[in-house]
Amino acid sequence: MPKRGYHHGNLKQALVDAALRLIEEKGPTGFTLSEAAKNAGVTPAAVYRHFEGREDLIVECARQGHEIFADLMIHAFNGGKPSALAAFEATGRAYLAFARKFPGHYMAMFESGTAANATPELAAAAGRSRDVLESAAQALSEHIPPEKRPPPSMFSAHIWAMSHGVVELFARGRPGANAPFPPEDLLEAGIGIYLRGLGLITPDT
Amino acid sequence: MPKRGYHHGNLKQALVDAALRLIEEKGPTGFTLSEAAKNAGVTPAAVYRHFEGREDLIVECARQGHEIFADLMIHAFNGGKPSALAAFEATGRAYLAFARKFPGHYMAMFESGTAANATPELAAAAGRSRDVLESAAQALSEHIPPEKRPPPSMFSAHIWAMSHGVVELFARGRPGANAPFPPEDLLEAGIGIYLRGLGLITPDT
DNA sequence: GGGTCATGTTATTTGTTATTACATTAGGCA
DNA sequence: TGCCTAATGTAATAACAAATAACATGACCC
Repeated sequence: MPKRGYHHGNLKQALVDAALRLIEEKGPTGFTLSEAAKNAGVTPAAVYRHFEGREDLIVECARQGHEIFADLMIHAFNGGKPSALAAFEATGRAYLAFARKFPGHYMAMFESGTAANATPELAAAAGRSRDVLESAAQALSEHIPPEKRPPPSMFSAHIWAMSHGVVELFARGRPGANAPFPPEDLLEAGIGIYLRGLGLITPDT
Repeated sequence: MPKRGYHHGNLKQALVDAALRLIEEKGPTGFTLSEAAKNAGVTPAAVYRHFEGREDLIVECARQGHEIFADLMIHAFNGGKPSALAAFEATGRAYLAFARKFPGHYMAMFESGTAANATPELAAAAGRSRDVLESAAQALSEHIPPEKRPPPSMFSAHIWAMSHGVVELFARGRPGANAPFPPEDLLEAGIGIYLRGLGLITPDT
């Protein structure tokens, strides 16, 4: 237990980590700046040396979340190997895995009520997330006959919307608190039906 | 202007209405019980005669939202007339219309961070919402060959997830603050592709 | 060894949630 | 009519969080 002196050493990241734990535990609403400071072993006022306030701390959590998210998506898509379709489906699974594994980040990103363009840094990170999904959709859409090919940005928006909806409605305790199906299965089936609608999966199977 | 006396007359609903306006305006996070009380022309403590606290007031907003929502969905589905497919698509549009027309209710229902089963009353109302969507899916799924028919609860979960995702990500200022498409078009196209994947729309059109 | 600046603390102000004790009115009942 | 009681609103207060300012400490550089 490294008893620290007057200076913390790496307070900024320690505050982010504490905030993420609290957000995960009590939701973005229940999270308080004071408690995050206390958990980091510091007085509330010290937070203002590193962040403009409560909101700014949440924004930094969201920003780091978008960076992790984009990296995970890139890794899952894996340049479209072994096939564009398989890579795309892996990306969908990775979406849900991210929401499960980094709930604090996910909540900060999508449930905190902070504007996506609260800061230029956040907007940039969020843009990278979107670009990753969109380029995966772009790669896959080249296998669709051009005349029935939706714009890749619409394609990816559909997948993103369904993934996000599954997370929000069924991967937490939302509507009836009872998920009718495992979210992973629900999302995989939904994406499968959607891709079939695009002609990307053979009618049989 | 009916200057009221000591008693308000219908404070409970007045508080709900004030809360809904505030939630719509500043998000579920920014909403405070004190401000709702002030807008209703009453001291904060009076709220506790009608609600257990801030959370309970939000829950009542969400409950009323679910009642309105279910009624709208029933009306849009219209017993499956003129056709199961057309009625289903009308239901999808009604979902988005609800989110647009009753943003305060929608936020209280899905973005407030309150548990869906915070009270038995809320759980009942939320259950009714779910049942309405599910029976619409049930009616439509009878037009699908049984061997490739997903359970209606999964079917409706997919549609609900995509609708909710579109609202959250693209009908507000979320990811890059710029919606690439009008949300209505986005959702309609997405549902169309999904239904085609189920074989409910002919491959050509 | 001394200066300087980033970093953390103490103290204070303001606003919100929540609780308690008290005041007022409405409506039933003699 | 005139009181009694319960429902409803107010006042006062405590506990806590956000934000800010003035002060203290020590890390780093010369």
